[in-house]
Amino acid sequence: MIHHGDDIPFFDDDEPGPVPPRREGSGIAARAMAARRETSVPDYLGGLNPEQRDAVVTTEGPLLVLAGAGTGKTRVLTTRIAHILASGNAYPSQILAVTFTNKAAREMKERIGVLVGGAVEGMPWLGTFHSIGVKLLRRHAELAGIRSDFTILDTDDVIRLIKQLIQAEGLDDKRWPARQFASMIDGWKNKGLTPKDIPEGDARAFGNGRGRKLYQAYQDRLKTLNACDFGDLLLHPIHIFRQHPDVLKEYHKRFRYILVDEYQDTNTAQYMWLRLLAQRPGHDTGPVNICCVGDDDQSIYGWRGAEVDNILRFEKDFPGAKVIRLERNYRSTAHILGAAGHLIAHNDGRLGKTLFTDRSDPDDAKVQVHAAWDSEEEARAVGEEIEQLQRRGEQLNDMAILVRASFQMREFEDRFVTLGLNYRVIGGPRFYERLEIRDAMAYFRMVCQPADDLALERIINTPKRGLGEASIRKLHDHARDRNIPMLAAARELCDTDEMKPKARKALYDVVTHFDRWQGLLETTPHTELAETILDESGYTEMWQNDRSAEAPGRLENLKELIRSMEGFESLRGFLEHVSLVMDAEQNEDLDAVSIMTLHSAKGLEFKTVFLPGWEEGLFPHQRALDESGRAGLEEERRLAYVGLTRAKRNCHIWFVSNRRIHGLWQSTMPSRFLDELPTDHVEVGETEMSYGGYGQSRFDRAEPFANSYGTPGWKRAQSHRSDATRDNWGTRSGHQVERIGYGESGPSGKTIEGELVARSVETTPSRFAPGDRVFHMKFGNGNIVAIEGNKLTIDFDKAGRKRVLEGFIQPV
DNA sequence: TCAGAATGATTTTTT
DNA sequence: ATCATTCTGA
Repeated sequence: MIHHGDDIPFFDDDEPGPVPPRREGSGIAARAMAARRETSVPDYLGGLNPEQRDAVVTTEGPLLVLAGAGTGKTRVLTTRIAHILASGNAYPSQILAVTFTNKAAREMKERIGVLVGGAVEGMPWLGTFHSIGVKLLRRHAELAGIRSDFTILDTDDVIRLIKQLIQAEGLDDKRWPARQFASMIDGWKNKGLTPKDIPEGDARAFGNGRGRKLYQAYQDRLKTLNACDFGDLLLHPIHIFRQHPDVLKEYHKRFRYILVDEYQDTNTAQYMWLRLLAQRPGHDTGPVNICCVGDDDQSIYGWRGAEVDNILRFEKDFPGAKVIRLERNYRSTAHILGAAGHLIAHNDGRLGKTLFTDRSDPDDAKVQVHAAWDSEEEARAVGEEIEQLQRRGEQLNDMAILVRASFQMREFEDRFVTLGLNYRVIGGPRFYERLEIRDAMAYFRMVCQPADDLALERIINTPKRGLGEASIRKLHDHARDRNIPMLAAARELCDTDEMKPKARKALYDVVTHFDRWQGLLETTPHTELAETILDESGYTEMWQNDRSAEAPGRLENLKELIRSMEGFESLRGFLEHVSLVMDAEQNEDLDAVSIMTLHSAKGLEFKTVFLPGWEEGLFPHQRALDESGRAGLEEERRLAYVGLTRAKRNCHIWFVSNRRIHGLWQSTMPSRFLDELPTDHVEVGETEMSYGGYGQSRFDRAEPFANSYGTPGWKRAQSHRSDATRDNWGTRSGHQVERIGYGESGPSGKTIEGELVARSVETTPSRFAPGDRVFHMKFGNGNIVAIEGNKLTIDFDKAGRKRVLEGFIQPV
């Protein structure tokens, strides 16, 4: 969370800006340029196939690169940047390159560094949407009504804040959980909606119809706290760009090239942000050199606001856009690609890519499907297979188990512990999200930013100081009355008789401590200061006295926290880093099997991949089907596709007949995705037929891909290829989120009438309307209050207000 | 203020 | 079944 004390000059980081640098004088990418002079083709282009090369050298104009799994996407992106630099068309600071994760940004930086030799330092605009958003916002904070040293709140802070607001509204915070409202706000912000933009139905659905008011109150509170949540890091810049065309124009001049990774994962807000920067109606700021790279078949984040439509609409947004498909796969065997390709062909509405490989080795194994009685046997069998591979000399690092849901991990962990097999779990609770780390961070935040009330509330009574609810309430009230931060209020209250002597003393101690630490901020090295804070506050001692099993680990984590601060300039710098980069690196040295969810496996590859739990209800997940119907099923199928295409050599799929879910044993059906695999590339394991009568007959008999050419999806994809943008995606009815009219077309006719189609928001008229009298099997009769998509809010006569799915409701 | 009891929710995850 | 959060009574 936090800050930046330094003043920020507008364009601090380089030379002139808009003027294209001279080729010879740029001093960038010297090595690449040297290579360029020696041979006619720069050597960084050497190892690329024709499509990849095309994607690299087509630097001018809009370009969409549809890059299938394992087709060298990152390589294209990094080489493209190297090429732009080497050809002298832009300074590093004139390239905007956005990724979704810090990991991707880091990787890109490294790889460009290898190609170009160190000039990456000068790429200030390579980063995640959020880190670039912060950078923009620090420069123009005042245009968003905050100061440039604003605090960035994490989800934990946000939930506590919202809870306070809900209570302040006099609402029951049990009936209206803050967590739920936080995710609603998140959803709105993903769509770029401010309080006044949200649909009436949404506004009604929360807090007895006070959703809009609460959202507004939340935004107001953020402003008072001089704080932003993650969504604001995108929304504020969008509003600044809209309201201050002069500011926007500066960036138009600045960013000569825009590159976007994982374009299929962009949400509506990110899309609006990009489009503002990329579309330049009637400016003298040059062409729209935007290059988006993505794969519609790997879009698996629809549930958190990603809009595949963004990728489907690219050619419409940027007329004259070139589309390049990367379909040559360098990762997997033909069997794996055959299985994955046949599976994904069951989806509609694809842009149509078919991965192929030249590799043809008769020894390549088919994709194996295995059956097991229950999840325990599944874990045991996978463990055995792994041990066998290990005996054959395979590295554990080359193997991964990819599960649909994290509860599946435990059984594998248990088994591997018994076997003494090294494993590592990727994902899961992250370092900076741990309780003790957050507490420590709250202390640090208070020292750097004394007005951070949320931080103070977190630790004012941790360790216990006898400052309970009543004291905090008093502090709150006083702070509110005087319109000052809580710490300042505390300072004042120490001098009055309002508090009991004991609380007053405790409060006095807290205030004195913070004053002292703030005094040390400039003079003491930050790691030392951090230690001092944790010691003097009694926080370390609190855990030392704790007899519970976790305590030693927590102390260890605190030490690790201090150690990780060493790499930073100051406490402030460290806090800023942590607020945006929540991950801590893993131990790479150990040879271990990776266990992770399919979602976190995207972008990775392993020689051998195990895919357990292919059962109806788990995969595809029942909830995805219930909540998003066909779209949900297709997303699950893409997830299966991602899973399969992670494998380089071997892929083992498992399903069981019995699985324990929420403590109850349930008998399960094999996943429909198994039916969608082609016989030619799949083999049923030895346990075949022994359980549940599962045999080859279940697979698609057809030749690989053969019947997919006849499917609606394929036909649609074909028609889309030629007649790029018309009916398929363009005119789909959806609610309009915004309309940016660059009415009069620019010189090149680049008019975009820019309606945003949010397809994933179901706009099919519901068969119900608010006020309708309905019946629910479990809750009985009630009246509809609000409708959002297929979810209805209903006041039941007996059961009270509930949110239920339309499918479970009948008209009375 | 705290420990033990009751309650409820339990896909996926980034920033 | 299990976990986390919240409530209740001492």
